[in-house]
Amino acid sequence: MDYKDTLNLPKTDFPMKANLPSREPEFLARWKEMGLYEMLRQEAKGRKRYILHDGPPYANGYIHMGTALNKILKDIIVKSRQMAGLNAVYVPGWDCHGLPIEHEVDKKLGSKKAQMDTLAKRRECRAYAEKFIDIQRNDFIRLGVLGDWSNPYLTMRYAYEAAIAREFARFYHNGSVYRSKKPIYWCNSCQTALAEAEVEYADHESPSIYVAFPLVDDLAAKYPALKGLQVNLVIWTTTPWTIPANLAVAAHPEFEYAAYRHGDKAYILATRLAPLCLEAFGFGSWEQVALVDPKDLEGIKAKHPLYDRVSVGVLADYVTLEAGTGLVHTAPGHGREDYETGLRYGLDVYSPLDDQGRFTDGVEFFAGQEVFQANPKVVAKLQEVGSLLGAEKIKHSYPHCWRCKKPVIFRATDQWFISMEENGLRAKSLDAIVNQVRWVPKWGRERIYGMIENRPDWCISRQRSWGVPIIVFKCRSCGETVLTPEMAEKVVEAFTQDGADAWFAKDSAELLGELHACPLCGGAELAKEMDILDVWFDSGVSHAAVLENQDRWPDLRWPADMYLEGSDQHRGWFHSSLLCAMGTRGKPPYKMVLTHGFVVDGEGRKMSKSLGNVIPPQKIIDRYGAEILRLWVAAEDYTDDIRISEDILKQLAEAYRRIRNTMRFMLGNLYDFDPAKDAVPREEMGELDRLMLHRLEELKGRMKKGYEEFSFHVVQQGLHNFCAVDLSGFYLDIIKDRLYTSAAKSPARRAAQTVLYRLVLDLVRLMAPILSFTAEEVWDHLPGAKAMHASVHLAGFPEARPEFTDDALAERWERLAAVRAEVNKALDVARKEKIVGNSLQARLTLAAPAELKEFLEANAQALAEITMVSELDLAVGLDQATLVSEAVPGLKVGINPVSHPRCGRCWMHLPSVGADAEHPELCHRCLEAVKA
RNA sequence: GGGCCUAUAGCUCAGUUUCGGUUAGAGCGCACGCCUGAUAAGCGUGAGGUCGUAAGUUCAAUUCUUACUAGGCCCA
Repeated sequence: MDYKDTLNLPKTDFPMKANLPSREPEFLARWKEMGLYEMLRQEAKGRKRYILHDGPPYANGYIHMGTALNKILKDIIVKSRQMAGLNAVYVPGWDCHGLPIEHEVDKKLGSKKAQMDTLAKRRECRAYAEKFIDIQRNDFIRLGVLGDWSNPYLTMRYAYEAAIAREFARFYHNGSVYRSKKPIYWCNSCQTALAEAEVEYADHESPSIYVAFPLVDDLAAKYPALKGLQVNLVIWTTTPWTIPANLAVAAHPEFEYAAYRHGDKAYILATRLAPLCLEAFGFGSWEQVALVDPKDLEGIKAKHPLYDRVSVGVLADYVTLEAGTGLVHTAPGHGREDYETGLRYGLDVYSPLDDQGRFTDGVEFFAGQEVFQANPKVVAKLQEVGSLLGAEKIKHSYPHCWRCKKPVIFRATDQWFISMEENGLRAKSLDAIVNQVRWVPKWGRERIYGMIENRPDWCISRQRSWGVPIIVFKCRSCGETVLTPEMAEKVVEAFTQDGADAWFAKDSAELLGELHACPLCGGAELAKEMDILDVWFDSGVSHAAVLENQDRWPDLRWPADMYLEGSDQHRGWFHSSLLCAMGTRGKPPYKMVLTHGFVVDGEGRKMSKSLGNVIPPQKIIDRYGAEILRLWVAAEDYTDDIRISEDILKQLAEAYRRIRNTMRFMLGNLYDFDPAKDAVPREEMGELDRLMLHRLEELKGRMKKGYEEFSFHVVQQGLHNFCAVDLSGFYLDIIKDRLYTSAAKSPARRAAQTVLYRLVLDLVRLMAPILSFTAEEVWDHLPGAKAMHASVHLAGFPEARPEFTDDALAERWERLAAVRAEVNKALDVARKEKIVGNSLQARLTLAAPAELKEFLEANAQALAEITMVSELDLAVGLDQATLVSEAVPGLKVGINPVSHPRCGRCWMHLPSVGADAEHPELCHRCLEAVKA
């Protein structure tokens, strides 16, 4: 007779195969339809809020692994905080203005761009951003990220644009904003400023000249060898036209310099480069007369070779010995580094050029000439005055305009700045970094501290179209820049109404109405400033535009609990947000900053097109499902760089299957279990069941702590380990006998089911923030679950049940587990020797010294249960031990075939088989079960 | 070139809260075997590490210091 039908075998609709790529969208549709995010807000009303403020991705292009990682990490945090009992709000956002979009739109428009006005172009940019917001939003939702997707924040929304203008006005009115010159890339032919991204490098032939700057100050006092010689500093440059703007000569503070005599003159250069240079100057012979300490050059006065003015000696550590003389021609109006040096030494940012790149009237010899044309003339003039030591041509990589392909120049123009010192912005920010913000990992503090400590004033103006204008006016009568608080409010109102487009659509009179008059001189003609704000200012004020906008997002508040972005944002959003908040509110916008590393390939190399190691998230979703991506995020230690590779994904898919199958098995054994009616109280359970309740408590604690500390890999590993080791490899394997063969309603089976139920109920909630789809699927199949909450995400984390822990029991079972491990080894030996196949075919004999023997006897039943043998003998001695244990001293294990017949139902070999005439194949246990 | 950071088995991570001490752990994968009542599942056993390299401090270093190498982010 076949007794299989009399067993309680697992039954479930929960499929073994997850089919994630096709099933995930079904859950997404369900969540959307039921309004899960809104339900969560409703559910959490009145709870303590947790605000993770989203850093806005740029609305340009498609998402990549980095953005996916960032969003999933945020989602895990938001979901786990919500389930931990907080009201975890998540309002996603996008950064919409800025050059990259304008650049793309320009490219798309091509020649049409010329006849488009600013407003038309801004419309194009807006449409472009909208398109990518939609694309990215769908991608983010597909990842399982839950948030206020129907009401995100966009930096180009009118209210946001108004907020940007308002925040600028705050800076302006507290005196932090000033106007000054700064060198930027400039295209003479397009007559426009260029951003870094608009510059292309190409080969270019430049003159290469050596120029002598005769010293005015006398060095002979310190260096007697120079007495009577006319001493010169020698520089090298490839842009002769910048010589008229020269204001200084820079030396490296640590290089070695010397003076070399040639005739009645001496030339100072770096000793390493001197022989080469002197040779090139055509000096037949020379003599090193003195080593010169570069520190003596600082502040020394030389005469400009062409003009009657001083060029001063300065020190700068960017000076190199790769080429030139070791002394660097410095024109603060024409070079980034020169500018920085000029700032340090208080030099003028001198840039005597007009918009077409022609020298202005004040420039003797060259006025009106375009700089590239002027090059040879400058060289000739230097030659004429005897300052030219050498001239040749050089081919090198040089920046060119992306549009007209002509070489560009560095030219100082008027720019708007926010001062780091005027209102103590730097000092306040540094203090906040140290005292008011928690940085995780903690080195984030050093990193941003160093950046804020050393950064120059913030250049906030851009000469572009797609952004929010700097809302100041210039009076045509008195020439002053004006903006009263009332005027600012008027403009902000206009922006709220029509967006920043208002600035471009209306003239100043329309914008200001009755306020249209210079508050200083009463002049009636005010001109709008046409520069726009740096996009970092846009996103930097999100704390004000979003967190303080409780009309639109009533659940938000200021400041945020957390900002979470990649570690590059120490210079980016963390940085700009801090400055924006400190400068206007005096407090940081976040309590905590969490950073993650970058996604790299299996070898730890960054992903790049040229390396060909880029894995798009979509590919992983299509192949494995977003769930595997989420598991990946949870499994990796994100504080460092995060690796991804085919191997890693396979491993995670494997881990996923293990977790899923474990849940499936448990669900399968709960098909006839009603927790309300069938649950068995702990006091009536056996030790093994109570042990599992104890271990579940331990795991719960560990997992909850992992979430609490944002250590998700601890959570993931804990869960996986528990499923694989404690459940699959131990408890579930052992209780199969009880579940399958006991009478369906027997207390023993119900006890096991009660434990299974508790396990699933707790585990499913603990895994929900990470395995959001699978947890929901499990929830669907868990008896009674849906009656409690429509979605697992509406449930909370399981409460701790301290009454379920039993340390004494756990400790005793540690010892039993050690014995079990030894039995398993012995069984394996016996299997290899073909003595037994599975453990049910074994008769287990354990021999041990007195104390251990006593322990074994006291726990004989448990031992038989967990070793899953048909027969257990506890002997004093054992002649032929299969295994002599090392791990458990004194223990000897014997494995022999059992002699009893095999029960046709439970497959155990027991003496009672055959006792009943009606069921001759059954043992006494099964007989009882069948008759029940 | 500068600042910050990382480097433990094939892979993902632990390594005893802040300062060194017995045979460095886990899971996965792999190999071998078992089961066929979780079955495109399940179970068991086993083999894998000179703790990036080199020096130093110390009675003793994966754990402290320095240099180097490789890699990452941000600058120049």
